[in-house]
Amino acid sequence: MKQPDPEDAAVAGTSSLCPTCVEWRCGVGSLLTPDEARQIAAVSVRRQVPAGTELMATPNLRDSCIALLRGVVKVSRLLTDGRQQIVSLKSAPDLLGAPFAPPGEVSVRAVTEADIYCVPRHAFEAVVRQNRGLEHRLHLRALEDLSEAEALLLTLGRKTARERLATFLLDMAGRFRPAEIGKRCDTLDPAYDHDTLDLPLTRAEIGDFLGLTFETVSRQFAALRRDGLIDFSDARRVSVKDRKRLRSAAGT
Amino acid sequence: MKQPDPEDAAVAGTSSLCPTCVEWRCGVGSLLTPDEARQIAAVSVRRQVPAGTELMATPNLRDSCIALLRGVVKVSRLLTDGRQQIVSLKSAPDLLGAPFAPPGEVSVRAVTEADIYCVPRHAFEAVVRQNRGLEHRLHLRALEDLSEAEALLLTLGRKTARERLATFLLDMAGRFRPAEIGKRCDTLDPAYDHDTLDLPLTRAEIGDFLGLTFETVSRQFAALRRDGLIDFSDARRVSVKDRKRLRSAAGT
DNA sequence: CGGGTCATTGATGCTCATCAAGCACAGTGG
DNA sequence: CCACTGTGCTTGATGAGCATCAATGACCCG
Repeated sequence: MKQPDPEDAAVAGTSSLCPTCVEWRCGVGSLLTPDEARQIAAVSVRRQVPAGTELMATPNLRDSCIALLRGVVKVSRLLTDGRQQIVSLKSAPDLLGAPFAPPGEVSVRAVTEADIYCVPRHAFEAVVRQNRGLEHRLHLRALEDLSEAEALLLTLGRKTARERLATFLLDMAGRFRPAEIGKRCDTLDPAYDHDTLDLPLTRAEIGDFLGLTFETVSRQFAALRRDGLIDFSDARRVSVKDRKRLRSAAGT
Repeated sequence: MKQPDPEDAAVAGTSSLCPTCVEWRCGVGSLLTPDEARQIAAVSVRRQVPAGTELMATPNLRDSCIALLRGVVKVSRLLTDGRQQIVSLKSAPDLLGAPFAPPGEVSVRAVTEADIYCVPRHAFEAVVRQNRGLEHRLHLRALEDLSEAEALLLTLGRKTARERLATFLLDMAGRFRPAEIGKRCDTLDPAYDHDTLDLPLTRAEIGDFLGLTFETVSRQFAALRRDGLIDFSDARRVSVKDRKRLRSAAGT
């Protein structure tokens, strides 16, 4: 399944990755055993893509799953007039597009530069059939995704703009601590400030995630800052100043 | 696993069910083979519950899955101040609460009178482990639920009230044709009017599903009626008068 | 008949979208 | 080196869309 591919050349350029973590990365977290990870890697093509790349662009890719090794990716649904709703934010190490799932009418776009494995869907499915227990783990992962989607439904359906932003910040905290974007080797380093995060998204993308306009996102951030719940060192780096009040601002 | 239960007495009261369909009903659609359905039934307790019953009320039930044999059930997430978002509407025959899923912080409430099987989670999981292929079908079902949730995310995040109502009506059409609420034996009867449906939900519940107030639901229904897209014979019975314009009103 | 739930409709106001202007910054090419 | 341009962010002014509050009618049931 592993075809020689010009994209493979890009692998050389990714040697800045922590070498001791490569296998773990290939493992997409705890989803795969090392052996399963090797089997997946054997049928995959590795690529490095710049920020903004649409990953479901070609029919070839539409029939693949994507293992995200580094970077952040947004999964969106679109209306014909251009309105867009981000339905899921994925960060390494995670899997995009479940095997057995019909491709679905979504857009999948890299938010940051990203390293990915493209896994042909039918090859992935063959690996799943050959490894007892893997489908169970995929099933659990799908149920977690469903639960996350339901939490976002509550946010979009019933929360105010301020509550949405507070919810979003609490959600992002812990996922995007500074200098961790695209680097996960340091997860166990206790020196990190758990209350500071680097937002990988623009204001417009945050709006697309929360069902708001980018102006409203900007204004509500300013309001939360005025109220002393958070602070910004620059537009993308937020510090949670008062987690208790931020939680209460999120409406539980 | 089958305990003698006072609720079993209620079974006698459900003999109005089409007898030829009982097994199919137990099968929760195409999810279960007849044999699997029998195994599930053997470890379950059947109950009939009135409209409005909270199904996750007791710890006992919280640790069960529910096979919905007849009726409509809403799955909601709640905010502490009482705001509510319906994240999923289930109608017979369907399954509520996946095996292996952590119980989750949801409310599950019967919208209509309903017949259910309560399946202890661990017993269900044992059946899954003993039937190759069943987990695969549950996995596919979870992925479908996820896709539905994403579609609702787009609706809540990016559509206007009018678009939400149009989307909702198109979604309900085909699910709730008249006289089919709680009766599924007649699915193949071609005499039914595919453009008329009986809404199982109150205006307030539709609002909780679409992230609107009941007044807005009522007003938008009135507007769609004025515009000739739909008509009401009574508050719950809708006819789609112009499916093409309704689709365009739904924003695709 | 009285009280309950459900639905409709009107009046009013708040929240957030829209439109618009200006600033900071990075990249590009003269 | 410095306009020139594009992108991202902030802030202000205005208005639309929907929530809120309130009154009323239909229906059902004890």
